[in-house]
Amino acid sequence: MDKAYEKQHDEKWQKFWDEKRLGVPEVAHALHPQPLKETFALLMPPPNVTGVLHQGHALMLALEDTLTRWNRMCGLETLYLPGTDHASIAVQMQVVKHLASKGIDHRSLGREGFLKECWSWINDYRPRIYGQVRSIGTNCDWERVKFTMDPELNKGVTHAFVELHKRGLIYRAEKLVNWSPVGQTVLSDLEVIFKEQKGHIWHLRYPLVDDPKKFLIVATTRPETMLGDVAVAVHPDDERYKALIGKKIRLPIIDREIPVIADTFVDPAFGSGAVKITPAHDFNDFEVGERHSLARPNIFTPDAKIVPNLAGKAAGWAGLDRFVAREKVVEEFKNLGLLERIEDHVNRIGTSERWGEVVEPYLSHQWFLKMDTMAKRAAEAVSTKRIEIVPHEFHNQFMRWMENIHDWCISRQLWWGQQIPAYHCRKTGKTVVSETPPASSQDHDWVQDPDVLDTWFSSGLWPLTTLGWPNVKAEDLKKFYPTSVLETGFDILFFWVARMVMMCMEFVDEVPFKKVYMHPMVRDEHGQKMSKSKGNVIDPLEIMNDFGADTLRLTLNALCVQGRDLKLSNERLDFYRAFINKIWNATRFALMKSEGSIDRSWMKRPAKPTHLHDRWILARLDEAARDLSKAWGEFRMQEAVDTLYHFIWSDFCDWYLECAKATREESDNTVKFVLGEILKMMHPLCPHATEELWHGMPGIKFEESLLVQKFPEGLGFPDSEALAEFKFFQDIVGQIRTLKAESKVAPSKAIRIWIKDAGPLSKKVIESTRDTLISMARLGDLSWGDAPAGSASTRLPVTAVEAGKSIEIVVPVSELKDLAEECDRLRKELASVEKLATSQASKLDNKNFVDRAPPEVIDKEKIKLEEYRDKAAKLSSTLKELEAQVKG
RNA sequence: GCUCGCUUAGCUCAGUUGGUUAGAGCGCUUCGUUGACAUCGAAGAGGUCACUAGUUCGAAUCUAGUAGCGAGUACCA
Repeated sequence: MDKAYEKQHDEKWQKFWDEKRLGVPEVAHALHPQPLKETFALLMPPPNVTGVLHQGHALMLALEDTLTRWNRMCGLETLYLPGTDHASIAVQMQVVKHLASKGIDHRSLGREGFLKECWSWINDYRPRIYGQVRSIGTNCDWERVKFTMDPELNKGVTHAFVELHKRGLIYRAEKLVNWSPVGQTVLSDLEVIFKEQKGHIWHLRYPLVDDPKKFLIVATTRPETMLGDVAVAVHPDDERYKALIGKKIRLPIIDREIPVIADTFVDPAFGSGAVKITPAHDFNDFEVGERHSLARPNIFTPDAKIVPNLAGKAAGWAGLDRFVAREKVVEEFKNLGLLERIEDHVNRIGTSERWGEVVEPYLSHQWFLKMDTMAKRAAEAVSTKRIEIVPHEFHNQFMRWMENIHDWCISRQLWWGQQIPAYHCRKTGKTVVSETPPASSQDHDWVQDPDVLDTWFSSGLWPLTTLGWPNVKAEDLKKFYPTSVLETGFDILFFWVARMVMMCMEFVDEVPFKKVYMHPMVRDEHGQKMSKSKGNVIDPLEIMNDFGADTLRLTLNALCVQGRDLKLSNERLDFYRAFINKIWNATRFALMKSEGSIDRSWMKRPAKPTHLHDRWILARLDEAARDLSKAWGEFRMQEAVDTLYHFIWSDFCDWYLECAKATREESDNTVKFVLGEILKMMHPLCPHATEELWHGMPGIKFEESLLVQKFPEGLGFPDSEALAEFKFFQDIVGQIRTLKAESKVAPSKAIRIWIKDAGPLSKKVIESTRDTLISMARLGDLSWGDAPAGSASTRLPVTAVEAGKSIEIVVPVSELKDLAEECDRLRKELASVEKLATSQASKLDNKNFVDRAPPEVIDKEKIKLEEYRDKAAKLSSTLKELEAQVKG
């Protein structure tokens, strides 16, 4: 066996699992020794088909694969379905850029030609992301892998669109939308990122038509839109302006007359109390325009430049950029003496998620999906716990969003993506929505709508289309829907999770998943977001190359707590690599003398071991297995790792194996049995290392994968007697070790001890563990009663097995090096025990406490007091004797 | 503005229905190779659980408020 584990076996086992088809639910299930009827299904959130694995993916895969393997080992028929997303905008941008680098304008290729380029680009990159997903050790079903643009998934998307249209939920309308002037496409509300920006409010004077020497002052952050003003609104009750309502003002520059109207949306306290109304370029104004039946002149081209044919002086501004036009408007007002003042102002400004430029409210024809009824149903599923969101904080966020939802704009002015199945007739202008083109399309009367669907439309159908929908009789759909868990990052709670809930429930009237687990954001060790520009990126591919996949998986799991960002660092990775190494070496030790053995008797749980430490480690195994399953069942990923860490490192290695060194032959089967169970428990986290170690266990054949072994379950009643007795054993060993360390006796010095005051139970435990006690505490000998007369001694009180009692370990002074040191140690301990006894006594003196606390609590406190007093008395008398000795 | 989190040892964090002396790892101090592991073992020091008030026999834990940090979200022109 190698001296340490790095990553030398990763690829070997990945190949092994694939060749044995262990990711295929049916295959793995058939191999399980105790298969259950239940299923566990988890759909991988599909990474972008041309993406590169980043730390967020790594976390997602590490958690999902851990949960999947655990469920599989527990005997459930388990589906973990991988796939990729066609990422409409992202891929189109990449291909456009790629073509540009070759000097090709993508538009010159035409739609068909461009799509051909997209497909070839994807076919080049798809294997890369799949390889990276595989390299972390994901045990998913590659035979069921899906891409959101696979023909059968496209069919599902088209069917969904047509069906939703039939139900009146999809409609086409001219509305004000979020427009990206750079991307030249509409964006959904979610794709707009609001950023705080320092800007100004310009107070502009609009001259009254009746009396051009008088003005109405409007306040605006976007002076350029005054070119599209159709009215000025004031609050109907605003005394300052009441008289002006119904009058007209004359717009400077374009020299047009517009009315002053009254609308309650105006806040008289803000700005000047008068608001210019530009229905085509502001969401509020649009609504005001609707209410007052105002025209909505558009002043921008799709790339946010001034349109031609504006009235007045603005006629010559055609083609001017919106921000240049802003300055020009202000300058013009200044020249006309109509600029009242400029005020500093911080406002939140919408920018496009993808390109970063300021988004323009823009009037255009788009396809929308009605949200209200779908959202109501989704909210109900969550509020009634048919879907449980973990961590719970996201529950409220989800509900809030569902309550304030607007219709979803699903069309995009792009080429790469699912083209909308709507056909417009050139002759009649009629539009038909249909899964197949109208028959007469051959004669070119019909033309398909050029827009594609928002990528998230197909993602929203992922739980359905991957399992065979719209064929409602599909095997997978019947078997695995609803899926068990959706695991993903909270950044796509609304983008994706909410849409899946709404769309899936609309079509099959059943939730798509029973639980949603949202993992935290991965950050660097200082809590900073990882970014290339900051240079703090920890690349998962590099980590796997340096440390191996298991270390990365284990570390990500170990740092994953709810409600806090995950801070990853090389230090942590080193730490968890050491943990894997610890298990590696424990196995090396356990198998030291079994090389070549094919004796499989260790696989059976030892029935009734004689040694206390053997009984104890089995009892602890049960506890650990129970804690572990509970932790994973509640998505407490860190707690699961902590449970294993403590059990394996402290209990198994530091205590159990050390004890077993004294009872090697008799403990051998227990050592191997527990080790085997440890490998099973660690397997979901560290599949490669554990699979390698498993195959080193005596008698395990090459084809036997750890992946389909039965996961340990905590037995109903752990051996509480063994737990309590071993605690007593540990206390004795601890006391002697402390004595040696504190009073400067070499740990290796085998001192003699006597034990007195032991009750029958305590005595029995000590007798039965005599050999291990001597070996663990490094004793010369252990006798009962007092040290021989004439030799002074120090005494260590230890809590006895019997409640409220303590025993005394007697160590003759001759065994000690420095009596003064020992006196100090005793004084310190006495002081602390006395303090405990005092506070305990006052607690029990409190009448309120004794009267009102439950009796079992009082009993517990009384036993404690007895024990403290007992120990204090013993310490005090020992100290007196020793002090006399020092003086004498 | 609103909503929701977070604040525990020098550092990173656990602490799941209120009840042992508030835990772990790292770091620090002292010591140590009995058959795996120095990526190791033993012992030790270190905390008025952000602050204030309340509920309770009893609060890190429950309630209210304050401060600092963070996230989500809104139509303030």
